[in-house]
Amino acid sequence: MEEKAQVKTENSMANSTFSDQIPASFAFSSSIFDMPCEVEKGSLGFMDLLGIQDYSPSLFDVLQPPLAPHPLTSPASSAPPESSEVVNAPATPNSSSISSSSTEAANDDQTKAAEEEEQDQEKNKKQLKPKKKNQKRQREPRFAFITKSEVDHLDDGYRWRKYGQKAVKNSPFPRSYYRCTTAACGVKKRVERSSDDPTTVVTTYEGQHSHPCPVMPRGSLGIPPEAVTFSAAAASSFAMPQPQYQQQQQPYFNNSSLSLNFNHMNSSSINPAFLHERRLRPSPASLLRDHGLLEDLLPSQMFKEPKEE
DNA sequence: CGGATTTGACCTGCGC
DNA sequence: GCGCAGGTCAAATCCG
Repeated sequence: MEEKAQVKTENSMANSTFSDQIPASFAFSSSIFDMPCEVEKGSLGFMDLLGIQDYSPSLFDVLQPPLAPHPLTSPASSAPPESSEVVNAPATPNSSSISSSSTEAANDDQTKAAEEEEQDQEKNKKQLKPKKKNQKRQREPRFAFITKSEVDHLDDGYRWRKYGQKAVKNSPFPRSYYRCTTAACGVKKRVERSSDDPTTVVTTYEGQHSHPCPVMPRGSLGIPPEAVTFSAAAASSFAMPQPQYQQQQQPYFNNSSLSLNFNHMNSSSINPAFLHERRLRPSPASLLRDHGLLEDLLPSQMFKEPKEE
């Protein structure tokens, strides 16, 4: 069983179009899971990532840390010890990474959105009615990232309702399924704790919000408005082609006391690939530290290379 | 009492 | 075709 899963992982990676471009040294440097190499290279903005085609959804289903050696990594370094180092580090960008995925339909999000609506309606109707067999369920673009957190469900500003929980194979931790509570918003997210590194939480967003973020945590918990965290909400906002309101809102992340400031970053250069949720410490000191360690959240290349293609 | 969560059952897709 | 695993539903339950 386990071997099977590993084989599958390897195959997924091997078949992915971008895996070929991933430098071996980078393959698992994130310590979490593979991300499109473009992120690390800084050659593409995040939206560009969404345009990446041929991303096999299955690839992003496999968000587990490298249980199996990456085909591109040297056999000897099947389990880079640096990952644990990274995780234990006070603040490092590598302890968090992000990935985006898109189905083949991600190319035309416009038409897709319409299709999704129809599908949603169909979905509501169907329920106990079996779906037509030849009608393959079309998956929405997904966007996954990993945070280091003690809490599984991160408050990203949107309101979610849990609608399911499943045990995950080869993982002691269950996977939780959430749906945005806003009517007509079909965004879902899955949250699961990494079996490889229980301190990390894998959150996968699916779809895009069709509404503004309902919660304004400004001032909550005494967090200065400028000290906002680039969050899941932000991630999902950036992940998907969003309406204008997304640009008007500051991405924030209200998770207990954690706060990180991304405001001074050029949004066009923001890449949520390095979201990092650190241990929550309500102390202002940690806030300051987080703030000050913003650089740590992003690889130096991110700052040095805002270059566009 | 209303909304959120839990949880077992059911459906679907996929690999063998 | 069968079995497995992921994903979803919805009744029951919990909680503020």
